[in-house]
Amino acid sequence: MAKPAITLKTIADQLGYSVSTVSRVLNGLADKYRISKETQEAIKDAAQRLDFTPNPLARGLRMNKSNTIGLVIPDISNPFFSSIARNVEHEARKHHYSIILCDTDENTALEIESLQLLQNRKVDGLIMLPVGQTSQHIEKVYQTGMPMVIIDRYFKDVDIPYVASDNYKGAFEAVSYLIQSGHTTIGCIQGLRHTMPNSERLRGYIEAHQYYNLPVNERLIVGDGFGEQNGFLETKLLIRKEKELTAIFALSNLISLGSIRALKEEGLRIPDDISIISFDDQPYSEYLSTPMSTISQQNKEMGQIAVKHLISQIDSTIRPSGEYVLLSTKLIKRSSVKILSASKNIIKQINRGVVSMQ
Amino acid sequence: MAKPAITLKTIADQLGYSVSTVSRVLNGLADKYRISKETQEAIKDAAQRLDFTPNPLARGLRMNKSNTIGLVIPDISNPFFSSIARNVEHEARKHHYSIILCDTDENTALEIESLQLLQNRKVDGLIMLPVGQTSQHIEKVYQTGMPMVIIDRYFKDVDIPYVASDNYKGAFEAVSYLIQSGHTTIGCIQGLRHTMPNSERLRGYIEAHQYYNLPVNERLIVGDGFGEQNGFLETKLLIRKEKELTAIFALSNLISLGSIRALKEEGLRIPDDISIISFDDQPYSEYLSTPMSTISQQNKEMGQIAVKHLISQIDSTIRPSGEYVLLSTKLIKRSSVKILSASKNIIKQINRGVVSMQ
DNA sequence: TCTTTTTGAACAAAGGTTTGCATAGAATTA
DNA sequence: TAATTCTATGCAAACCTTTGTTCAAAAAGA
Repeated sequence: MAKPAITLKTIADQLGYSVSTVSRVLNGLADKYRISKETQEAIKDAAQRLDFTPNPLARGLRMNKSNTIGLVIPDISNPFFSSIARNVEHEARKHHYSIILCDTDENTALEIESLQLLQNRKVDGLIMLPVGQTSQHIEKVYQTGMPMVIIDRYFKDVDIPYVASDNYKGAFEAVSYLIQSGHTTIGCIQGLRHTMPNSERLRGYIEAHQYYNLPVNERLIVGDGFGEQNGFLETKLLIRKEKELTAIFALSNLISLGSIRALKEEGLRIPDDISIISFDDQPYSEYLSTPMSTISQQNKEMGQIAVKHLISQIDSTIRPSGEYVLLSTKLIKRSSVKILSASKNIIKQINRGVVSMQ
Repeated sequence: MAKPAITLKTIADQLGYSVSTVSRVLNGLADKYRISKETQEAIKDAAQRLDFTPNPLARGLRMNKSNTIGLVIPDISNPFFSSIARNVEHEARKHHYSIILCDTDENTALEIESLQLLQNRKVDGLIMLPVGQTSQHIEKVYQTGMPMVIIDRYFKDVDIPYVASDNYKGAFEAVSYLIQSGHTTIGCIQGLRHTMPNSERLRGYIEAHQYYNLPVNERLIVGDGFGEQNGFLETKLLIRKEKELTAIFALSNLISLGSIRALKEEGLRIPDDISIISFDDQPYSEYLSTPMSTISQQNKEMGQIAVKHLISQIDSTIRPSGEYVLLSTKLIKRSSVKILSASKNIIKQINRGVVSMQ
């Protein structure tokens, strides 16, 4: 059933040349080794005819290169991640790399295991979407010389190239929009604390308040996880405890889904009773019970840029330093934010220059 | 920077044994080759101390096995597929296989390319979620002896093991529910025609009509694609042309999203003006403008079963025949289907046995 | 003491590539 | 004609494992 594989030797024997000559022709080194035109033709023909493809295992063994990229992702079933994965795969394929997929289930232990696995498998590089709370295990791998780029949850003070959204600006814009719409008591439901995207979004939240001379109420900043459950729980608690609350800033798409569920259970309407704005735009965002205003990220570009950067890293001998790209976000206004009448005052104040522009 | 890799030779040299002895000990063949206890201990210790892991490329080359499974998927950013992918990855990892991911972009040409690629890469087996319109290229690969299992879009008269939902029953149940709710003019927006899931769902649609002695109106069966755009367009056309229409059966999650958009644009409310029920339950289904009634599939199980089956295929020498599993679906009733008053008649008729039970 | 068996391990080939070096014959130069 | 330079290719090692076979030394048997 299993036919004998077509190898260089098959061609060499059939044509009466040596394996090395065949290899050279097929690798475009014919001229360098001045192999005659006729020989070249004959070999190329035979290769085509026999449908020869080099054995990647043998080649990898010899060249110490597998043409393979490890993609480590916290949860491929989260649409934010899967759309990145999709573009990573397409871009990698363009450059003749294949993707080995590891889903870490938002679990650092599994992430460590995956890193180990991929190193053993001799991938040429790693695209990491880390869980994000600790980075030592990742740094350790990077320091062995493994080319790497991090997407989304990068780390402070860790000099590994990354590409992410400008989470600070995105959050600043979202919260500014809320404030300009007249909201002054805005709940912030965080994702995983001590991850950079979260910290930066939080900073955006805080600085937007300061920019508009609004006090920051610590009690409004809650939660610790990007998942739906966290959004649900924290929303329930918030609306019970904070009677003044008029708006929620959800730091991920899943969190906002949880919020919606909680608000519905409590019989609160969006945006009439509570306004909501969320990070991450999703295909379904506009179809939700109330079409959701969101901060959309360029995840297609993230994947592409990451792959391009990784490959240039693989092909180069010098280690990059301080290389990163921050992609801009976009505020998508739909109907989940209510314009409160009070907003007019604030807008007026801005126009009059009462609220300082820093 | 790149440290010399730890190989069998490293250990052999350090201990003064030969490479073959080291290999045997580390592969548990020590007793078979009666290698002394002390030698075994020494070698195992050294391996541990040096953190040795066998080079998978060399091993793969020698053994003709890569411990790698190719996963071919039409669109990883579609949540239906990505949740399957996730479970495939987890299950494969349990069995020490890694996943090489290929996203075919719902494009048969890319699917052919992917198959080629994965064969070249010497994967040990293939889990296919085919585009589904043609199968020759897949059969050809299967006939080379490549272990394979198909998920979701399997083929009629093609003897490759598959796991899928019982699409017929699911559709039958969905449409029955609509009919029992009093709907008699039900649009059916199809996915990709001539794919099995589509044909089976369509059959369910038709037979449910027959079961309730309702005529099947060909004009109500429209569309050709699992995407959002198809749902949008066909819904627009349907509501213009079919004034009697009271319900839509959408054959995929994306189609239903498109339908929602179209209905909204036309100012029609769900379910007051038009009821809708959709194949594929999604995490966001219950958060939609009108929480959607759906037919949910067991996609977690699909992934697991597929991997288990594939691995048993890899480990066995005999070719499977006629092996497949059909997973049951579940009707999830939310609020996108309106109970029409007329329904009482039908239900009464059923109770009275006027509508035959086949 | 000499032969046979057992023990414990080494040798070498194979799997398919790539690549530095060597070489036989032809062409050129002196 | 002898020495030199090209031309067109082959040889063999290396990458790291696995595995069938061989073999020396020790132990056992006669």
